[in-house]
Amino acid sequence: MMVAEPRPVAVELNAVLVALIGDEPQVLTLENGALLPSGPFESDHPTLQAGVRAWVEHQTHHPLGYVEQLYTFADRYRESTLGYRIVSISYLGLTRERAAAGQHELGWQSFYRYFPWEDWREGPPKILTRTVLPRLKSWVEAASDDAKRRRQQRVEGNFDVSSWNEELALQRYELLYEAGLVPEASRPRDAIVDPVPGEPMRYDHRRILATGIARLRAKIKYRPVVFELMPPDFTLGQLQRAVEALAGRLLHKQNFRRLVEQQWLVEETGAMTADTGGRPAKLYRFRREIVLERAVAGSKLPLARA
Amino acid sequence: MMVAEPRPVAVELNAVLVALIGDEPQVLTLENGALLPSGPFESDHPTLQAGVRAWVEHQTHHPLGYVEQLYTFADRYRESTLGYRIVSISYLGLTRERAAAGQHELGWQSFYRYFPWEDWREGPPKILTRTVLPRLKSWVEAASDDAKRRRQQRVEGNFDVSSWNEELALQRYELLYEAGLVPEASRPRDAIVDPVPGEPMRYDHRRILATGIARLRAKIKYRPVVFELMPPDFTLGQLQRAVEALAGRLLHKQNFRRLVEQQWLVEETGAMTADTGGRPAKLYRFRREIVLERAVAGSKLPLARA
DNA sequence: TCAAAAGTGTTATCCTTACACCCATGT
DNA sequence: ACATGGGTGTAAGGATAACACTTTTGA
Repeated sequence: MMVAEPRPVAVELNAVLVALIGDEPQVLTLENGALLPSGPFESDHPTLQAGVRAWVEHQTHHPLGYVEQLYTFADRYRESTLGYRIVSISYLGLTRERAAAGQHELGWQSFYRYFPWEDWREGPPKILTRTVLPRLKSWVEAASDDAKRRRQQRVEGNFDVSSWNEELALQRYELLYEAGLVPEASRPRDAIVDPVPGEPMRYDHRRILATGIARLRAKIKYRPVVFELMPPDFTLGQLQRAVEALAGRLLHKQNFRRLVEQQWLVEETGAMTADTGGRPAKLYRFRREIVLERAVAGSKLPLARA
Repeated sequence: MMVAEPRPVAVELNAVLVALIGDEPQVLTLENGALLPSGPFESDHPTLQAGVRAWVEHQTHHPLGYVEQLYTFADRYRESTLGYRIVSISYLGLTRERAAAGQHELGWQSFYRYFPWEDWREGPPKILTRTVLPRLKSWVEAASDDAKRRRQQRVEGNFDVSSWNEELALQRYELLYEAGLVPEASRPRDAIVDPVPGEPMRYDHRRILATGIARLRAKIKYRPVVFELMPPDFTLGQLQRAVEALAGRLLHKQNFRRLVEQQWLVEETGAMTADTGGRPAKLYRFRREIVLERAVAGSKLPLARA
């Protein structure tokens, strides 16, 4: 046991910074979409979270509503010639405003540029059924016996078109990686002749992005995080489209509304908007109080008599 | 952006290693329970997970069934005189066997030695109602206006006796920390005259432990991780007591059994055991297949027509 | 014979799912 | 008038919560 001596390890911070722009879920990137914003962990940051907040807000000039740690990766650059190891701590950040672009070649990119098979808002993506699934099938067939059965089960469990689970975005990417169907899986970069559609990123940034998307998709189900991405006032239709954008799935209108109402997540502002294309809609605002009121979480354990 | 130069940062690994010993959930500790096992992150470990696995298995001589990353902390030792920062990456590990004790002063300690207010298996803990809650109440009263209301709401949300939520173990500890009711909250160590009951740990190890417990309590509800802590064959009663030990709550027998059955989590071995104290019980084993079959997770989103 | 735990059966309730319809605006 | 989205009511089904009771052993 005990505190380690300083080692040749560099610690870097990564951010998956998300915003909704025109019903599209977008992520802030650099270098024409090839990288997530990253920065060194400065020793003078009081906490990790503060570090992330500081440099993201500095770069984008917008306050970060919500920040949560995603994961720490260190199994990268294994064959680095630099002689030291990089530990990268990744964060998910949600922001309400469009960040000032231009600086440092910042730019917003849709989630689904990187993961086209994850957008089911217009039904099962053709890319999935026509390209991804057949490729995975070949990968399954290429193995034999036990390995084949295991591959089969993993594909079925994660890519089942008849019971699609949007939360498994990370696992699906990892499976494609293992199957050698994404460019990042090979080194040198060009070894994969014909990857599956979907823009790659450098290093493991696409994996980090997948981690963020999966986490966000899981979280919207039991925590009111969508509101971090919404303007102060919004219609229920906008709210629904926001959730649909993140989940990559269409929702049932009436049931969605009942859910939102009965959980007391929102309250009417009294105002209306006519920018709907149809009947004018009531405007609502998020009830911030409930975050404190209900620490919440759904118990699935069959408790004994109270 | 870009890769950081090496900085004076040390990376250490922490493990919350859990086993069930005689219906008590226990954690592996050093130094008479004051520390969690920790080790430096060796640059030659291929991955972080492999690093944890390697040194835990080396120290305990038992295979680690399940390992998952918990959290990365870096806001510690802020005033360290050593001149460098420590980033510690913590892991949760589940093991089926009792680790070989003796070496390095390893020892198992019950969760509830550190968090006595978390064990509701015999009803609301007296420590909670007689000591913790009154102290929190004083803390609430000590503030005024807005601050008071916020404190009030946080206490109610996390410590509500009438709707106890076992998953909030971490938040409760953090609240006690903020309220200055645990010794770790002060430096020098002796500044808190009369802390709430519950054994402290050095550094922030108790917080890490709370993180592990909270994660485990959340996870048993939607992933079959309990089985990592069970012997290969077990009775349904044993299984129930295992979940009860982790959750710190009593469960409803019949409903628990139905849940286990209808999810196809277990299968009969055909054998019986008479070590029950009553009627002999059927032995079951975990159906490992289902982990692959169902990538699972409960959708709470009201999806539109399939 | 009695305590202790295993094991079975059934009902009430709530939440989720699904269906079908009306309303108010812009073009 | 009609297309477009906003907004409402209600019934069916399934999962959960809660009830009470029988069975088989060891002491």
